[in-house]
Amino acid sequence: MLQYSRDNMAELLRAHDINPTHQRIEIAYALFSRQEHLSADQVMTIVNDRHAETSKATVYNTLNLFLEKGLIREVIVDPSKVFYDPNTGPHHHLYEVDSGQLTDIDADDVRIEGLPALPKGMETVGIDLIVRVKRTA
Amino acid sequence: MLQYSRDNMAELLRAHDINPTHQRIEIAYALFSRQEHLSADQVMTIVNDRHAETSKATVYNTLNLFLEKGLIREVIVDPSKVFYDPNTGPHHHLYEVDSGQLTDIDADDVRIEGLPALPKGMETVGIDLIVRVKRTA
DNA sequence: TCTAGGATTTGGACTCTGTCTAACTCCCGG
DNA sequence: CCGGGAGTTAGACAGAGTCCAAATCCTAGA
Repeated sequence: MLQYSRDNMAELLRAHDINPTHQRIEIAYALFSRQEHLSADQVMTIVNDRHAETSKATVYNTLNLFLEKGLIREVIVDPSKVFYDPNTGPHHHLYEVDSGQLTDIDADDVRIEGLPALPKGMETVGIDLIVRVKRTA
Repeated sequence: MLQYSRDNMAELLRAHDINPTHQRIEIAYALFSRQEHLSADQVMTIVNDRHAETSKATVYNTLNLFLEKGLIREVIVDPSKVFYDPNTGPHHHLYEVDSGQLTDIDADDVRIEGLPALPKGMETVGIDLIVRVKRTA
């Protein structure tokens, strides 16, 4: 997908079993066109900046729907700082504590070894690795 | 420290540059005597169960103070599910999504390799690795 | 022992995210 | 054109955590 358009988004949504409504397309477009980590609040601001008028409830409904369907990923860096990440490929995160800046760490080079076997009847949902950094004093 | 007593706690606090008041001792004792991950709310319940009467504000103040001073560690598994962990040694966490159960993963065997060099003027505050699991369907 | 002052605690109001609900709108198949 | 299910909405609500000004608790010095 070279260029992100609203038409692309509709396809993408359908491919993930999501009925592409106006609001959903706008929200998907907001996330995917910028390849950034956005908070629910930021999504709402962006989507409503043009004219679309999407309610808070819909933003939350939609983000949770996208999560369920595996379209986006949730990054929890702080209670009350949850980001939604359009990049679902394997990668980790670097969190700059003071500024709140969140950047990706490509997972290709990172190896996590020696994790113990899971208890019987359990399966991994996801592995979240967050490196917290700050500016040296 | 073989046995956790309130006297021990006072020492521990002083060793971390914290003025050991009644409330702080009770809160430290709650966390360290059970070696468990507790939420702020659980701490409050435990501390007030005997008689101590400690206010919500104090519980939060104190937990944050302990955090700053490196006495305890914060584990954020979910927005609105923050745990405080008296174990500050190197270890990771296993989070059972459905039950909310949080258990330690000893870090001795776990190796995380290939993390990129930090940007200049940055230092690592901490590395949080959370493995999310669920019961297989 | 008494006292002043800084440190700590407190209740309660407040904020911030996110959820819930019941009504409303949209859109599609017949 | 109509009926009905899916989706959206405003606004009330909930829970976690913060803030603030007042009250309380030490403790060092007189």
